[in-house]
Amino acid sequence: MGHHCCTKQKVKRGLWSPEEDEKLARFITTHGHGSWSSVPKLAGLQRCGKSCRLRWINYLRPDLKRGSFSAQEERTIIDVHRILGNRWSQIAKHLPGRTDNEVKNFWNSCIKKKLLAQGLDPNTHNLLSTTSSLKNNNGGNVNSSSSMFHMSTDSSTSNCSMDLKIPFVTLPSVPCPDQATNPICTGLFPPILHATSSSSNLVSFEYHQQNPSASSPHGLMDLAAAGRSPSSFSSLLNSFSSGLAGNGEESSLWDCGLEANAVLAAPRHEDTSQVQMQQQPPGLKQANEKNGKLGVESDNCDFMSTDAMDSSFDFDFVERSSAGLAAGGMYYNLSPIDQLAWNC
DNA sequence: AATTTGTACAACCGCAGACTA
DNA sequence: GTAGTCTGCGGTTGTACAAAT
Repeated sequence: MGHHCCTKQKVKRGLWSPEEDEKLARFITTHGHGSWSSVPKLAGLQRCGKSCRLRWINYLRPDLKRGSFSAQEERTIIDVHRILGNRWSQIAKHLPGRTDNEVKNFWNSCIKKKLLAQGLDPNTHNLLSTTSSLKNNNGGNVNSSSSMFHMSTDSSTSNCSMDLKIPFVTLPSVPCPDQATNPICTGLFPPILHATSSSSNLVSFEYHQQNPSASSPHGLMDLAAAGRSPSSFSSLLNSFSSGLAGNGEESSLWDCGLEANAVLAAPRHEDTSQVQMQQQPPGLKQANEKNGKLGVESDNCDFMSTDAMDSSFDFDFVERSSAGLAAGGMYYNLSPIDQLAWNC
């Protein structure tokens, strides 16, 4: 059974021959496609209109880019997919010369495997072990037994508190591309964030290259926590993971240790959040200096609306009411993360 | 050298929404 | 309002080629 557009005629299926390509390309170039259902007849092809349309869009269009995807294109796909999910046509709009089919194939054959190798869920972009859903429990309390975080909201004081159940995290090891010039960055580069303290709106991490209990920190990192939800905090750390691991062959998974809880309390409705780095490894410092602060959308403790975003690409197409965005989604300029990945 | 397995990519299928008579 | 048609999308399958056995 064929398409309704081609039931009236005998149609050929399967791969296109060079002759067919030439006929179709010549016809579209000179006449335009008009109604696709009439194209095969007018162009002298025994194909259905749907097949002609697909062949033109995915293969014959003159503005198509050929060749493999660049690292930048790959990052764009991952970043946009994080927001939109499998909306290939929307993702492809951010990659001039690429088709939705091409992006979809690249995702399924390549990116998906990379993310899985890094211990990340290709659908949610979160850690496979921490992907349980975070639900608003009406009162604003959010619990996730497998999450790194437990968050609760005090409606009388409008304060959030967040327990950090897993105070240090080992990010995937990545080979350092800059060993010759960076003595601090030799061999594999397995960054470990170790939560050490917290204040009213800041949680501090030490930045280790080895087991935190057996090594001195290479640097300190403070994450502004004001107004942040567990999901956005978790996403921030995940983004470190995906960014840092993006260039690595090593597929080590996150290694989480359990220690006493660190607790932080934060007021609601803070506008901005940022990462402050001190004594960073060279790559981190360079990334920070080059890109300025890492802007992170602030979302409210009650997981309701999302507002302003700091973005490196056009979000006009984003449907903010979609489920993916409502569930504590986080949007930010990922380029600093990229820098972390490529310039360690 | 022959066969099997894996991978990348091209093409198809079914569905949903828009449009039109 | 409704049925028929067209278009576009995302999931799935098919095919060619490479790598492994």
